[in-house]
Amino acid sequence: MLNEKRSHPPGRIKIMKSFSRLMAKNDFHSITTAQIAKNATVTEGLIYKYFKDKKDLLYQVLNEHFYEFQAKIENRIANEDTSIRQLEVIIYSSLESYADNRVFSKILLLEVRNSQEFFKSCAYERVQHYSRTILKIIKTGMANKELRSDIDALTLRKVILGAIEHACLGEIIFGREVDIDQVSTDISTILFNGAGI
Amino acid sequence: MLNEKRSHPPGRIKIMKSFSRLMAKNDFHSITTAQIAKNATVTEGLIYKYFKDKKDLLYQVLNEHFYEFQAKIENRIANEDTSIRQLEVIIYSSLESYADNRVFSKILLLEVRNSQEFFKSCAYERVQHYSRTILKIIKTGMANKELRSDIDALTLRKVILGAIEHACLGEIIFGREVDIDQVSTDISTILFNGAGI
DNA sequence: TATAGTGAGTAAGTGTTACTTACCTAAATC
DNA sequence: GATTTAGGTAAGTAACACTTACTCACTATA
Repeated sequence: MLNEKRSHPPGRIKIMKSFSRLMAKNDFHSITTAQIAKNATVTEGLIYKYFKDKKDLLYQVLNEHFYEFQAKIENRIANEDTSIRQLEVIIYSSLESYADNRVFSKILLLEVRNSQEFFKSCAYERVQHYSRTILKIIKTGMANKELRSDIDALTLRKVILGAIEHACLGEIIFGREVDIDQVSTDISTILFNGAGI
Repeated sequence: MLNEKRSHPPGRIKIMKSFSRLMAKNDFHSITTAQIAKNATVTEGLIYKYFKDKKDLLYQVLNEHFYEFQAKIENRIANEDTSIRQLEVIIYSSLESYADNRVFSKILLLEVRNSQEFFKSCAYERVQHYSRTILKIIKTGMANKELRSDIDALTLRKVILGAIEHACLGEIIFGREVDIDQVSTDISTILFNGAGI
């Protein structure tokens, strides 16, 4: 409790919230440190007390969002018994998270991937964990004969992740609504039954 | 010919080539206009004679690469008769282009999507054209009973594009090789026959 | 109960960066 | 033969990310 307060001083919270608010409307590079500080009612210098640089602020905001995302998904997976159902839950839940949390989606899908630093951040460690969870489910599904084992598990994971991300990318970029139920069942049908006749 | 020379003065070409070289090793934001100019053996001011701003340079370089990409794909599609074969050609050719032209891939998949200006650029018009071509093939395939018509054509397109992009994203980011034949057949198998048993 | 230390926050810089302006020169157009 | 125009330069400038040196308030301890 005391420890919590120590590591989350009011100024730091205000900066992160200010930045999140600005990210909802603008892209990362067009947001200035002056804007962030003004919006948070702190001075610019304080940003650099809590964050190494502007990108570090981006990664830390992503990391917080990712924590919730991950917790929700892992809880839901635990309630399913077949691998295909688990993957369907991942597809549905990912779409839901991306649709409900546009700032998180924008950061993860549009802002962090272009710089190498991200892949050393602890936000990326969470991405890797999430990604490994999917791979484990796929491998179990192949061992169980739920999924065909003549395709590369890593490729199947990429296809699943790519389908999820691209399915709401346009909607995230242009701020449109996503019909999660419809899109997630369509994706599952394509990936597990095939689009061919 | 004269017209060609008019619109492509040596300085302009040097700037674009210099920028492409730099993009191969660095991300967009870490490249400075000073670097671009020095590398192109022109002055910084000349960049702004031919390009509205640094991002406009990015979009124009992408546009040139996209032109070749598009021409190759459309030629190959014309030689196929079934919709599924045409989509398979798109999957294979896209992977091949992404793998062979890392600068093009980096720009398209990692650098342009985060800013709204891109979606008004003429490079984006090419993306739309390519995207519409895929949709037409899907609709024809559904009408032909090659593809199941109980799934949304727009979603199927997103899944195809997402699968292609994500399949080589890690390889593009980390500079690894892509086994195009293996990955493209795996993607086609998943998308048209399904990963389930 | 002084005092030394520490964490939160400020104010005023600084070097770099993307971009601008004014200018030069040579060739094409009138 | 004058003038517009296209390719290119040089020397700026405002704004930006980030730094430095400094308060002030609180707290542990001698």
